[in-house]
Amino acid sequence: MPRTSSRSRVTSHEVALKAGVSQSTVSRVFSGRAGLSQATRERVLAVARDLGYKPNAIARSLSTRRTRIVGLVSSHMTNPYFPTVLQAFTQRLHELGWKVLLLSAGKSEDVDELLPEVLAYQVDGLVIASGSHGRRMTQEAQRQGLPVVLFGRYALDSGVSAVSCANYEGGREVADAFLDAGHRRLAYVGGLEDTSTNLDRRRGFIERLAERGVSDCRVERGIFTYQGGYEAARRLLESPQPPDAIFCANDIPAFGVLDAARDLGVKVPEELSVIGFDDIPMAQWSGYSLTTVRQPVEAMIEASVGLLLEHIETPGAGSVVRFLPGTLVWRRSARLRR
Amino acid sequence: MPRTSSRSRVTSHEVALKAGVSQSTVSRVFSGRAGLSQATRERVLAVARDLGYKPNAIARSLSTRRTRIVGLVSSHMTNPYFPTVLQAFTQRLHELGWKVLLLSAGKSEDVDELLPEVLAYQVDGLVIASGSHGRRMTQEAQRQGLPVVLFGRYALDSGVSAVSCANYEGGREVADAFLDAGHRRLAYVGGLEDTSTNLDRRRGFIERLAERGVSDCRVERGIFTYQGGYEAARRLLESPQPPDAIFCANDIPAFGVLDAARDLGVKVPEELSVIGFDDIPMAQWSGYSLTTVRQPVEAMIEASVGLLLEHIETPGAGSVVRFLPGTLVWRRSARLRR
DNA sequence: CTGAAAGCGCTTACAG
DNA sequence: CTGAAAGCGCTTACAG
Repeated sequence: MPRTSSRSRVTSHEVALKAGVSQSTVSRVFSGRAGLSQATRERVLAVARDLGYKPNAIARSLSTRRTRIVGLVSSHMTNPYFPTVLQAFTQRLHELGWKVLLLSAGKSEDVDELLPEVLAYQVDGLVIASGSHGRRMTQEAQRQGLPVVLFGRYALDSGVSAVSCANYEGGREVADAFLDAGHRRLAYVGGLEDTSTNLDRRRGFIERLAERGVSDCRVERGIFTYQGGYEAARRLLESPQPPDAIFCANDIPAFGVLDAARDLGVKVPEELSVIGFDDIPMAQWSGYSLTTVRQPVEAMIEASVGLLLEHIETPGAGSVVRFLPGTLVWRRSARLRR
Repeated sequence: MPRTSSRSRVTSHEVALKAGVSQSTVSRVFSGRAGLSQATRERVLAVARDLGYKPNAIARSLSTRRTRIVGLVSSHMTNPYFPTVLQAFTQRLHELGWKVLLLSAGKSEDVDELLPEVLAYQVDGLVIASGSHGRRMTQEAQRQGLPVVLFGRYALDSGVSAVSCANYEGGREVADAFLDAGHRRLAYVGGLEDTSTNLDRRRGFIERLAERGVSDCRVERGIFTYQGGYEAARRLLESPQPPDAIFCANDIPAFGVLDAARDLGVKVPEELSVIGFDDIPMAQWSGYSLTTVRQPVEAMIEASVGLLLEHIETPGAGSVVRFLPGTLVWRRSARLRR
């Protein structure tokens, strides 16, 4: 059996030899530099095609000190968008000629540990699309002068650029929606306590309620799973003064809330309105039909990639935090203004 | 404003200079070679720590001709496990000291186009965890002598290693479960027509039915979304001879089937049993409580990574296709044997 | 328009 | 146990 082990590994030297030019010339053809006769360019290209030559990106990276690789930090746990976001990021970056080195871990400590290893691969920038990962990581990256963009959250004090949904305004809009529909017994079921996302959605909601004269709102904290939402809803709905409207900081727990309501025989939206946040694909499943605030994911990704590449092009420029407005999408889980 | 642009970029030379040793010695310390005095090793390590030195993995890769990067091809569309699988793969590979270059695209043509670019980064191996991506890609990789493992599907003729769930046997088990529970009017709602996964699940199901004397089974083809499942179920349940048991090739469409049944007032599991395949996390949500065949994802990932690394270590060895058994997980969506 | 040569930052025989 | 040197496969001033 023949050992097909040896990867093809055609180098520019071999191409040069066959094409009767110098190695530099081959390199010039592939690095797209101007000032090459049409004839040599074509000859080199032809030989390269015959030989199956493609420049070694690792060698190129070493030489140019640019890898055109972006590190993408994501964590399944705290990000219900995980699949969409990951896919959209990689696609966008691929379109622009970049590659993506994935850094994904369950626990944030793991990510902190992994970061140096990823930096060793000389990524040109870092996108952190993970709800709660260590500022240690962000700081470390900053310290090294590595361009960083936070996605879906921000850290104003840190001088790190970020792109986030306008969560505060989204929370306010939900408050208005509930009050306009005549709801007065309100509850908030919210996510991780230390994320800007959760904090802003809650603050927007509660402040707007207060502005319109509703000062008490039950709050269930630390709820970001289906099961958590389910249990929180049971507690709320079986209490002496059950709410008639629940705002969930994320869609996933909102599904738990809806299922709990169904199991308890609480009619949605006649007796209970539920509004989520995110608008993940399942929100439109007919089993849930969740009214929710849609994050403009595509635009957020576009903006993040744009920001990151700007930072890579012009290092030392100031940081910017961008908030993109969400949209309340009406479905059947919440009662309309009458 | 100081231009903090220049990434730190400490090199082994600078460490060597400060530690009063040669650059080779610094390199030896970090490449973990034996035969270094304890004293120099410690001195070098101390200086390196002070300077924040970490070996440049790109340079190392160029020199060793090994990048320790694995390319991971995944597609959201056709793989309901996308998040889990991606996360588990990266974590496992990280544990073993590998990095992951992500290749994810919506359309398979995009992936085919992207492959050469990823190969340019000299990945040491490729995991293809995508339902339906081009054999063109697989062939191209094989041709270059690049170790490849297919995940969640296989291609027996191609000489490519693969790890898959024992889908045929899973299909048989579902057939037995339905028949044992007394069901006789059966239907199969299945995924992409050209995937081994879908084909094997269907074949297992239908062959086992036939063995036990049930020869007619309605088949709905090309159903792999929630909406598709929902509509297929409506067609089936509103037909003159509605089935009393539906086997879905994947969990996601099974949720659509369950919601359609609910909307039509068909009682599950009294009037209709539904069994899915995959056991994604949502299957245990109380709103669905889906009986389903669990793919042993962790074991499959472990096996895939193991196979890939074996192939990387010993190129030229034969390919192997491994089938890991699934487990039928009983929940409330299907009636038990009486 | 093209070539010779230095250099990117490592690893690793080869000496000693 | 350690150093000098070649080499990994490119890019890119520098000449001409």
